[in-house]
Amino acid sequence: MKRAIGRKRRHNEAKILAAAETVFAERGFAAATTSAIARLAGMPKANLHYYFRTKQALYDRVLDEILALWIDTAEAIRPAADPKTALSDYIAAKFEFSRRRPQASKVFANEILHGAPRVHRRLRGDLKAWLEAKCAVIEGWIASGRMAPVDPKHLFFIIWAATQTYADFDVQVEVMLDRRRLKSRDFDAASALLRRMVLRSCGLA
Amino acid sequence: MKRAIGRKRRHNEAKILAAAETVFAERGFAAATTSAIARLAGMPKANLHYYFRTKQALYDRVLDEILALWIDTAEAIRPAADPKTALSDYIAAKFEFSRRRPQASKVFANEILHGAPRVHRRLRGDLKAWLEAKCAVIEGWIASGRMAPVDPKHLFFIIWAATQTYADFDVQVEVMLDRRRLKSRDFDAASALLRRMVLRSCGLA
DNA sequence: GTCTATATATCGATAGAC
DNA sequence: GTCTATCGATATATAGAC
Repeated sequence: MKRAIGRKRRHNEAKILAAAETVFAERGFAAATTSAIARLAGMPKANLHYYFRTKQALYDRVLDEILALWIDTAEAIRPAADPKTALSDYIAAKFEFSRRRPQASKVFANEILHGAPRVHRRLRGDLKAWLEAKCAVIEGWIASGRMAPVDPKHLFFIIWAATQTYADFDVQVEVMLDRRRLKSRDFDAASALLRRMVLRSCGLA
Repeated sequence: MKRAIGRKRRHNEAKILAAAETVFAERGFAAATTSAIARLAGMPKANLHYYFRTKQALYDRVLDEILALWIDTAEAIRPAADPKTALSDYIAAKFEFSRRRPQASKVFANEILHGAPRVHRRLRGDLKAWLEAKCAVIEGWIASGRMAPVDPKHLFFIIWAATQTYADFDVQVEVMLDRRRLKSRDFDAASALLRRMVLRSCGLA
């Protein structure tokens, strides 16, 4: 029966993690309560604490899953790729993430906004190494004359900011666009504009 | 003695408001404690509650002051202005705000990130009207052939995101740039890149 | 206006029966 | 594994002396 028990654990952990992402996104870590997360997951608070001993441990798990998704969005940035296609695909992937997982984006934004207390170590470690590898790809394109000289790090910062604002600050965008919820065409318009801004500043359009 | 009393009140309120901006920025509304704000302001917690009856009222006052500053940054966007100069000045003013008042930017970011519970009404009211007036200026420039057609609202969203990320997510930028604190040259580099992106996408460079 | 002490409420976490 | 009841810690807000 070991396997069946493990399956139940995985099932309940998944329900808790999904509920936690929502509540952490809506309220932030401090204001999020384990009882609210448990209620959304459909179980008593004590059960949540049976699967995740502390709120902090639960939060760390949520954050870990989000970071993995975040890294995946930059798959297109490879040395052999065409710069124009790669940058376009990256922008599209980042917007797609904002559209599909706004709550995940908000949890990450809240973490960084308040000083990255939990991801600071990873930020200085593998995430910084990851960014530098991606920047080296762009530097390579520049060195071989395939695109205009641009500071690659600031280019990433601006692409992150522009794409994530449609998830993190969706309320503001929705109000200003007179939408109850952002539509596909809103993401398309934003994506087209950012793409144009990036490509032209890189001498690719 | 009425005037002297009023002066003392204003002095203490200003100290509390400054401390509150810092604490709200670092921890968010929920995690901020009135005792931490009072300690930073150099007075017992009870005194803070004498000047601001509730934490919520104090937060609302902090937010009001920030919104006023935020609106002021777009002064350059006027019908009679030259589009290239106006957009360049606006980008510079927004970066200057991120550089000088990162805590104010963070308080605002946190408010929007969690659904704008306190500024939702103003967002739909005067802030939306303000944005639409600014967008009308840009539409005017486009109609008279002074710049290329661009969706002005998305242009604003991207400029806001790109400039504010250097305040709101400064920790991430600092780590990635190997800085203990962001330097003037970092803001200059970011500003130059965003300016180039905006001007080229608007057919102004 | 200022300060100490405290009432009241809420939340994270656990004990212990089932 | 699940659930009810509860402990202990912490926070907002105020009472009341000075």
